[in-house]
Amino acid sequence: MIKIKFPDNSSREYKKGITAIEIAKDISPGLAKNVLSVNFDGEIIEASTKIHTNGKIKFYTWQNKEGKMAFWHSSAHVLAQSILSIYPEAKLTIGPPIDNGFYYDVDFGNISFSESDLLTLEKKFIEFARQKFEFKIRNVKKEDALEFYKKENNSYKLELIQDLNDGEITFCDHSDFTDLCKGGHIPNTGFIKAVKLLNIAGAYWRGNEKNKQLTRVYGISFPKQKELSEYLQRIEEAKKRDHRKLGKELELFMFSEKVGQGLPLWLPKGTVLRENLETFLKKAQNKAGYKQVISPHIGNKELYEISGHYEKYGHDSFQPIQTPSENETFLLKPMNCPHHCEIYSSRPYSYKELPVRFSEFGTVYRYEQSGELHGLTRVRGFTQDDAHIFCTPEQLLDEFIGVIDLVLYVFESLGFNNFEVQVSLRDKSNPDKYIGNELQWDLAEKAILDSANQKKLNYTIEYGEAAFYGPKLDFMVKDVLERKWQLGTIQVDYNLPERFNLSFKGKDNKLHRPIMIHRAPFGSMERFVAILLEQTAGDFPLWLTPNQVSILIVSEKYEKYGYKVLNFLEKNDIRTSIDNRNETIGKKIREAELKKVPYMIILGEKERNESNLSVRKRKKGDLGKMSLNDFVSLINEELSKSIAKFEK
RNA sequence: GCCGAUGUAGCUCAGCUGGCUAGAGCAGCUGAUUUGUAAUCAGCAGGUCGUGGGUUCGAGUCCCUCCAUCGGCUCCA
Repeated sequence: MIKIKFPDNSSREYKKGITAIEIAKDISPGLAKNVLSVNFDGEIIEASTKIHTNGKIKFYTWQNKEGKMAFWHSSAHVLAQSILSIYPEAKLTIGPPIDNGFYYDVDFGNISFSESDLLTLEKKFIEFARQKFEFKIRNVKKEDALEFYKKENNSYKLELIQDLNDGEITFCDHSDFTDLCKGGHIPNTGFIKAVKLLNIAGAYWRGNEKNKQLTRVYGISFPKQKELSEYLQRIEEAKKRDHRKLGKELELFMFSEKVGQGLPLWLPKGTVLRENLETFLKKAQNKAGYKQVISPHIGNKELYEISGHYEKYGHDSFQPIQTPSENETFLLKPMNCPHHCEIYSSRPYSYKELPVRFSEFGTVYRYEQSGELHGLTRVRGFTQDDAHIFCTPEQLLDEFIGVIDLVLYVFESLGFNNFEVQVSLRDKSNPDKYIGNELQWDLAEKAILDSANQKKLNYTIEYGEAAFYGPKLDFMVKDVLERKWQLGTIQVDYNLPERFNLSFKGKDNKLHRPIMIHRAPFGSMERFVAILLEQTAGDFPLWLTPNQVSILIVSEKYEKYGYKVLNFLEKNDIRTSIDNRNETIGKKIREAELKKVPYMIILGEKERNESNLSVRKRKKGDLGKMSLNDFVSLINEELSKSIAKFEK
């Protein structure tokens, strides 16, 4: 007999060799029907795995992430089976589960596979799934595994197996389909009741651009048809909040083919929004001891040769600008740091003056790959809310923490709760990617980790994601379709001070090297506005929104009074517009609601006679009549509430 | 940059297997109406069908080039 412990610490005894699913059945037939994956003593096992020792067991269902992973992992097997049954010549490579579904990378050889072929594949998939094939895992000797895929003529799997050790290779069979696989399946294919093959894309073998490009087939599956339709509906809803769609609808920004790809044009309303954000941050930065500076949009090529950026990115950037003079070359500014270094070195500094903090809303230009451009989140010309802090080694930790505080303050003020913190360190096995010496990197990485720990940030570490001059701490936020974007960033840099020979006079009357912190709480104005748009669906807080109040006149007869009110509100710094079209009041209200205007003022005969106004709040409805002064107070009260929240 | 898809009026879209003067709704303009808390009515105007080439008696529709956009991959100072 063996003793099996459960998560609630109770335990039961079973015969040796009992399978996981039999144990589930013993607990309740209902559970057994829903078990998708099993964890035994910390390892994922199959439901059909026989258990011979004492241990702790945990069952996963659709409610757990682990259950979903097993479900989608298994779905990838069925997808692979479907692909081979229709395209026997196709070569399978890898097919993992992802956050939302699964994919399989396939080499279709000379066959051109397109999205229109997905439907046939989907039918085949369901046909297979319905047959309730059991997943069975088995150990395979390395030589047998190699032999199997040699016969299949599949060099990808051979490459994968070569990297594995004999004894740890397992195959998974279901029906007549076999795949190299380390396990973790649902009991049988019948659990998959609904599937949608979403799209296809090119993906490089092993993620390397130099390798062959494979066809990646994306899909998602569910245990119930209803869940699939709900998922698809959620995606449709999310797409309505896409910043590119809202930006157009709310007239915030645009692109023009004539101006150029990835070069956003800010419309009047978008500009108000952006300037409000800038003012907000400028205020916070003034309080935090930053000094605003301004630098030009171009810089001498030499500047970027000194910084090292030219060597690293020169070839993939907008190409140098020539002047009428010979041997004079400028570059469009791709970053502000070298300029700020020059500002710093314009005069000597005493240790008593440090830290020095230079901030700038600096517009930079980077030639991003055409396929990478994406609305406002990835553009070729953008404005960073940049700043560079020059400090002593002793000040580094406090300064870094100060920046974390500023970023958290900005995020909190704007209601960003769902962010992830990512610490990006160097990949030590790839030292050619970085400049600077080992000791400095160690110090910089330690400073970041210490600050993050001290602020009790819940962070993940990504090795190899550091900038070429230093490690960084990034604040990542997801867009409507769950794509991750980096917003706020803080970076420690020992290199640029070295390269620009920056110094300060220490207590010992000797020159010392300052340390530099690069930081941008928003990241860039463009990307921040994009994510803000998607998070709020364009429903901006009153202090931010471009159009705070819209005056709607009941008929043209009240136009004169309407303009009187408009002037009064504008004099009180309330951003107001007037709808004086010859339309019904119902229509004007509808449109103001759709344009997300927070307050509507309705003016008709009664209001004109009584010299007051009727107020309607977006989404809430009629607030009744009030005097002009009361309305101004109402607005100001709401505005000061948000300001009080910032200052808390 | 790579793989795949898409591109028709200011916006959202229709236009079957190539066949007369390319359609609709919204927005716009004109007129009627002078309106009370989410769409008043009528009329008018608006398109070299992304660009350039080709096939054809005939191309929005088929083929090629380029451009842009979308979904991924790679990249992201």
